[in-house]
Amino acid sequence: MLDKEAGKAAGAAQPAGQKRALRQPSIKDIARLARVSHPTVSRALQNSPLVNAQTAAKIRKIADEAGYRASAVARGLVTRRTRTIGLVVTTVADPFASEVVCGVEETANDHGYSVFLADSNADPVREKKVVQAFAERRVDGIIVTSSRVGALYLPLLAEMMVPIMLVNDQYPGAFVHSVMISNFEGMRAASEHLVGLGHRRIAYLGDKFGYASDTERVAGYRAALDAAGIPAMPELIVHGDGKPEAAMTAIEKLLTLADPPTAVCCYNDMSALGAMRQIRARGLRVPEDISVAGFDDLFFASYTQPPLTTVRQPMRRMGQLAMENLIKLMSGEESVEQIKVDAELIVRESTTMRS
Amino acid sequence: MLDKEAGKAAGAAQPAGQKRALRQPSIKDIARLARVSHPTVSRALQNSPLVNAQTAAKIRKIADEAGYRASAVARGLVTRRTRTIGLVVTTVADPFASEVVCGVEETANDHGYSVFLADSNADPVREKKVVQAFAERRVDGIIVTSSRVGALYLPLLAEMMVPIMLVNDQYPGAFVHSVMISNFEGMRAASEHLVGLGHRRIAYLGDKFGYASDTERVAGYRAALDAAGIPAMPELIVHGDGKPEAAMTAIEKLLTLADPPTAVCCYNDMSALGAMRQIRARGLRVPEDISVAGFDDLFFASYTQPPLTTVRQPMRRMGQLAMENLIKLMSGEESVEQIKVDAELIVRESTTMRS
DNA sequence: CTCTTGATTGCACACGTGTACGGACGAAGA
DNA sequence: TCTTCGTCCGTACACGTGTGCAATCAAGAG
Repeated sequence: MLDKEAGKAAGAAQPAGQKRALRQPSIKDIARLARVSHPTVSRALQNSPLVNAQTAAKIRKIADEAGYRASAVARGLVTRRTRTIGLVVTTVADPFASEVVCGVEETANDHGYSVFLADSNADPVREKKVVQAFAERRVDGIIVTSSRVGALYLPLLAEMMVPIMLVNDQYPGAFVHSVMISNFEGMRAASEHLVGLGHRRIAYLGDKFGYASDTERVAGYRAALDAAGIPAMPELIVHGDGKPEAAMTAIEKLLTLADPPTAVCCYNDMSALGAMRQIRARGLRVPEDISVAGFDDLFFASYTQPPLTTVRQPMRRMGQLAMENLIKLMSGEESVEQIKVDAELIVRESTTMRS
Repeated sequence: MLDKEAGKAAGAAQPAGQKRALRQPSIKDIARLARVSHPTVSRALQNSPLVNAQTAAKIRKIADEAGYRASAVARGLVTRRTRTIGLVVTTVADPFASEVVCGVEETANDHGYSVFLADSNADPVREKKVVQAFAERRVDGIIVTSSRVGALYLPLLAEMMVPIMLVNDQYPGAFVHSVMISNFEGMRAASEHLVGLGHRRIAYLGDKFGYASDTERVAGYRAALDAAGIPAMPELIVHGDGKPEAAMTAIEKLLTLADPPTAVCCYNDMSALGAMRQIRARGLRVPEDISVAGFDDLFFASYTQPPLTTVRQPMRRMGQLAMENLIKLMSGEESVEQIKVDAELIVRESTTMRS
């Protein structure tokens, strides 16, 4: 026993002698200091009832003084759970995504999970690398935001056999769960609002990628117009890409119409931002000449000039919900397949009565 | 040898029999399939010259068909390097931060690193948890953005003995490296621009937290005024918190002055957003009554009404630089202590000649 | 005083990978 | 034929933690 310990000490001393400072203390170091075995240290730090209270206290004290931090990687190896999730997003630079990320990260941390963040940039090559990285990291679960990527590599994700949670993307697979906003009702409310203001020629500025969310929002827009007895006017539906620049060129088609619309519903706030800019560029005023409504209620919506009427998505809350349910799924509980949160119309000053 | 193999198979079969699908294939599974030892598989997958080319090809084929993904956690345990970094930010919901995150994540992935993201929310308790989590995860390096947190827990970070990179935060410690924007020159350029437009009563709307960046920007502002022979006017310096709301109340103090300023330099674009809103709320016009300049050039700066004159920070590039240099540091190379990138004045329409 | 029981603790594994070391084998040279 | 050398592969560790099981010890019951 003695020579064994000596051997250990020597074995540890050889490499440690030169670079002791470069290695973090291990559970065995603490065990040696406390003159107990390493399993006892392990149990003490887990507050196991199997170890004497005094011994545990002493061990914890020593561990604390030594600045001991248990290695999550070693623990993950033996427990087969890393308490880690992968979060993939087209780009965090998008305000919608960053709010969702915020919500996810917040509740993940509260539950002892760490999150790996990865931008896909909607680039298939990068997406593959990202998924492969998550698989190698042995994440316990995955959350995906921002749509279309889903259809491309969800089969790959399925191989990893971990729960997957989608935010604002509806993918028809049995193994996926999702958090969604009520796109239909939200956009219908915005459209009804415009109808109520007397508008008849109401345009829709959509997203050319044809996300499920865009499809649902157009449907809500149509439903409101139908209910008001306004016939469908195909020339009033144009497409951007969800970003300001494309919205500027898209709305140009509406403005140059012989009989331009008096109001426009935008797929999202970013599109509305571009739309308003282009409207002004043509010497028209918002809302006097054209009313503009957005979708999302990003932080800048109340600071545009005029402040933007929009449909609020509780983005952070959606991130929280996604993470909360992912945690349930990861611990084996069953969870509702699709969580739907309500959209809320926020009326500001970018919409007004038809003049 | 035979019974040993049989023992292995039995040992693996017992738990695997029920839940084989729940376990990802290990290197030993591949070894068994390829009828070689697991070290050979390990070497083959690393393209080691120590293994026969044909054997290696065969092994790689088998591994590929089996959907084998080497466990980064097991590898991290033995190599003592996780190829993982921790990225702490006050909140990703802040557009500045999210751009930096984007740059970091992009180059991290390109170099085989994964990034743990954590929001501190400037909450000390959460910050502690975050740092502890990073320590337990055995990250190879850390990047911190958004200032003041640095001073609070950098000593903790130092304990982990990993390189630390700061973005836009100057902390006087030998062990930290940073990438910064030329705050002084940037704000001086903005101020000179206003002086050049004939303004004499130029205000500064700063950040009450007194970040190093704020201090440097005020100095740049003062320098420009001094150079123009404009005396310092303390009542023209007010403080927000870098966000729109606080900027609204801060600028109110300027607007109610007996002799209000004709131009205002804002600490950042978010402050400028609030400032412009409040200016309009009081019935004044930008830039006719008051010129407004921002700092950062966030994505919305060109979409405000009027488009915002501001000082551009190459945020994404700064994130890239931080990551690139962190990689150098992690591989033992020495790196420049402080990387400084240039700020660039972007003149738009929110500033004009003094009327 | 002996047996039983409960409270603590240590031993021996396992997790999945990387690597130093030695052994087997064939080819080439003496 | 024997030695030598290079190629290729397997054996035996190690990394740091968690956990089933056995061992030890003290105390109480009989």
